[in-house]
Amino acid sequence: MSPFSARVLAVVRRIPPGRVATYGDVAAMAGRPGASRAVGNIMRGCLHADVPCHRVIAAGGRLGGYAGNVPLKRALLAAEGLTVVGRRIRHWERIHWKTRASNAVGRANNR
DNA sequence: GCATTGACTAGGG
DNA sequence: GCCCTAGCCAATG
Repeated sequence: MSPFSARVLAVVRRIPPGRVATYGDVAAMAGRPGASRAVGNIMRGCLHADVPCHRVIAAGGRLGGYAGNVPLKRALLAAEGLTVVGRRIRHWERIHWKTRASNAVGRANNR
């Protein structure tokens, strides 16, 4: 497990229920801005139960993918109280979990 | 170490 | 709105 991967997983784990973060954001929080692709790659093989990978979505509030089970991801998000319309999250700007990279790792900051 | 792949992103047609 | 292209990064062979 690379430091970056662990970092990403840690960040995703800090995403509070009912909130979502984009791959780019997670990458930035993990200390590697622009590594959105890498983040997705890591998620692909890390369907950990401890990590709410379903809260990680694509930019613009799009669902992105979920190991080929996008419907499942949609259901999980809906279960979190979010509303999904097509491939987009409703009130995306509201539930977008934003936090500082320095703050994200080492301190859970909910809103 | 190089080449390929992929849950990405932004821009253009 | 969708499809394609270029840039990006980490993991894998």
